[in-house]
Amino acid sequence: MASTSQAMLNQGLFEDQEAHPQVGFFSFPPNMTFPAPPLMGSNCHNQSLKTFSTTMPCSLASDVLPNSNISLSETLLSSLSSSTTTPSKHRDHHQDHIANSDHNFGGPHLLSLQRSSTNLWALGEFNYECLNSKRSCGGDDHLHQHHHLGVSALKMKKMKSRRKVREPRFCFKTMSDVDVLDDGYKWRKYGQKVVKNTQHPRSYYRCTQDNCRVKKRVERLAEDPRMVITTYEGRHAHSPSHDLEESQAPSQLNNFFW
DNA sequence: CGAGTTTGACCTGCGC
DNA sequence: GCGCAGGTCAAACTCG
Repeated sequence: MASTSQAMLNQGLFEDQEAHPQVGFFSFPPNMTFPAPPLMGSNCHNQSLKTFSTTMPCSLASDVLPNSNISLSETLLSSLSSSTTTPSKHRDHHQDHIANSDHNFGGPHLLSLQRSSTNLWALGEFNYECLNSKRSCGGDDHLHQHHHLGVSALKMKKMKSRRKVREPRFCFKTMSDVDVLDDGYKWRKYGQKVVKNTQHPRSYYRCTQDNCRVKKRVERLAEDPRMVITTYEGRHAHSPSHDLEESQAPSQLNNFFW
């Protein structure tokens, strides 16, 4: 069981590494186990994802959030290879999944790996139509294929022109009073936006390091304002600022957390 | 005075 | 084409 899921996970990572050889996903410790991928329901969005969940040791969580003051037992990690150009409704679904995944997968200490097909624009748009069509959400792969094959040339052209290579995303859902978790990097806020149907604004941060284009998005969960959703986009081209101050020694964490 | 934050304007993509 | 919503910009502001 676990080995099957592991194989599927590795395949997912491999695909993205092909698409973004310069990006490189973080790798999981070899002792981590991967239970069977959960069924994500039958809607289109979920069909377009390869979704996995796994038991998340607290020690690993503390590695991911080295400087965090939050309760790690309440931390749920989620990896997204999503895109800022993902249709908003599907982005909401992403968030919904993150928001509800602890219900779906049995509580905290879970790591959920997701791969959105939007990042597969670099590979091809085989799932794009699924992502953008509510009607194609039948949950049947054959139907998806059929639907895709029926896309007009005009539509395909439009899809191609929209194709972009986006940085992968890495998303945390954390129970915390503080909005901005101390992850070791230095961030500058560049925007804030009130998102529809939420009382809490979403904040946008950029890494202050020169030549580092990593961004992060911080928002509170509408359903549970105690939960903070932090979404990282991109990969740091440098060590955390704390490391630079305290030690020049590279840590294994840096590779894990970008 | 420099670094960081705030906030309204602007840009872009998507659905209708 | 238009309106909506998310994301970004940049000037003004605040703080140490």
